[in-house]
Amino acid sequence: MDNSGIAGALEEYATLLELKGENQFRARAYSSAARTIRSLEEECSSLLAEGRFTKIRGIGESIESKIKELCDTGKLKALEDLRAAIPRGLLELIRIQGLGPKKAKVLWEELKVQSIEDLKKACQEGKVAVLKGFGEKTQAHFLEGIERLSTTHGRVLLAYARATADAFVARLRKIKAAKRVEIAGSTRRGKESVQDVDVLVAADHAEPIMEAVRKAAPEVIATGPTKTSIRTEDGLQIDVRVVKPKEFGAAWTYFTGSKEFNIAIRQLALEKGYSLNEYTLSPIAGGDAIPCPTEEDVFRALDLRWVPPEMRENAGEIRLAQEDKLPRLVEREDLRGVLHVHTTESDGKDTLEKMVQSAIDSGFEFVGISDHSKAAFYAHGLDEERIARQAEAIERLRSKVGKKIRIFHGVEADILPGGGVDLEQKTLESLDFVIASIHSQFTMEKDKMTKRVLSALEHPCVTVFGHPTARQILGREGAAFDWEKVFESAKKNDVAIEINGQPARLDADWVHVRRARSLGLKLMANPDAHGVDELPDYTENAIREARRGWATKDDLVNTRPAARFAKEILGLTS
DNA sequence: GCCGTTTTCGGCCCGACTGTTTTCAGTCG
Repeated sequence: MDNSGIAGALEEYATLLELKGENQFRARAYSSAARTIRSLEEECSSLLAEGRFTKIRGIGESIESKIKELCDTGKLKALEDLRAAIPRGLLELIRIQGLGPKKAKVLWEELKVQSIEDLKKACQEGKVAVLKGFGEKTQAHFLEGIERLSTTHGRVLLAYARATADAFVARLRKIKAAKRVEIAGSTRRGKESVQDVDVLVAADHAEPIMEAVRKAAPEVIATGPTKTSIRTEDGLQIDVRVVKPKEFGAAWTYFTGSKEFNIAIRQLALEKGYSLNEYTLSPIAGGDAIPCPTEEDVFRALDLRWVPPEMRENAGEIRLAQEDKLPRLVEREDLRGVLHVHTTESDGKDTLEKMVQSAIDSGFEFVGISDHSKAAFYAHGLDEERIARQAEAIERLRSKVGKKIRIFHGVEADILPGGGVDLEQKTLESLDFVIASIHSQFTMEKDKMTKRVLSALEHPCVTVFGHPTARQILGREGAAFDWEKVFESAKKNDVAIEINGQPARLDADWVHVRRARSLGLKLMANPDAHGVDELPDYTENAIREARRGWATKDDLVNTRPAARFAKEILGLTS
């Protein structure tokens, strides 16, 4: 069983323990172990084999043996016992906002509620409101929560949340009383999908801010003196908090999270004799609190370098911050060009000329055109003949744009189900680069899929492994293959791993970016843009995911100047 | 269940808000 499967099992185990009413700290231990596993760069099986698990914080004897059982057998007896004792539907139930494990347990015991359907019926019949500890409002909120869950599944893609959040923040900044307005939470950390947006405001008086937020919102979920939660017209929840300007740094750190990061730095603060909360850093021994108007103030007081939000997962970054060894994460400005760009020749919305102009406008020194290949018939993929014609068009455009940008001609070739790529060798050789991607038969069995990918990576013409898993965030699972073998082959065959910037792809994801960079593989951030409107934004998305994977400028090959990129990465002589 | 150079037992981050309560439990982040 792979890491994500193991993490999933431990997470479920933790939730079931909570639903059972077990010691919450015991449940938390499993949940935190699950998170640790999820962010591991290496597979559990190899850590187990080498006896390196004991060194990992938060995983002791008991959890290690459960991980071992999962690795060896793919099952967990303790989990199966719990599953048998607790209805599966209760796990669904606690996805409803305002309904946690305690209430779920009561609903189950008192009303025999075992599913969202059961709860809906019980609410409609008024049976929930009369329960001890429940009431009319709770019942109504449950019904609303059920409705929302069925429409949005509770999460949205980061890119979508960011767009809404940016617009909201821009409006708040116009309020005079607001000294500073910033996005916090998982949106700031760049998590791939988010549940809600956190916005933090620095102001001496909170009321005018709260009033303005309430007034402009189509729906107010909760509101108090310093915190208001609203829902926008498109269903996204935004939590707004107001703090004093001198508290802003502590608050921004706190509300950016992650939860695990917060717990860790609070612990660190305690060790240094401070108590850290969302407002201040105060000496435990008494005395005046340290004012923290900026995040740097907080980190400095804890003898830490400032940690970029994308890294705040308590996955080793705190130690690096203590030792002043944080990587300098890649920035958008470091990119000299991108490769993965489509045009109207296949399924793009804009012409070759427009896409190239967009790349020029983005300040790039080079751009690679890569339309789909013929196997992608749904996308009007190009066959050998059309690629030859496209080559002529690109040649004409080259002489037109001159030195403004260097245009590379490539293709996004399908990795066929049986392995290999779907164009003739001669055509592939004529191109400047080849991105090989999976676009069909995503659910192939792991061994077969590994073979399929390896055969593509071994193809002498392949330059980049495009959106490796072909996952769709909040949609479909990605292809399952043996990452270690794929990385090994990519290294041997000098193939770059793409970090694809489409909002629902972000593929390879940050976990595998971290692993790839620690193995010294070549990485490439690409927009996979199908229109001029997508090129800048999707490039940013790819960079953000790269940063979440701790990638530096040197880790991404498309930070090299055009001439060096052409020579070193594409193997072009002129 | 995990952790510990003050601890092998007794802690485990902590505050805002809601809805239900007669002072607080549950949920959330």
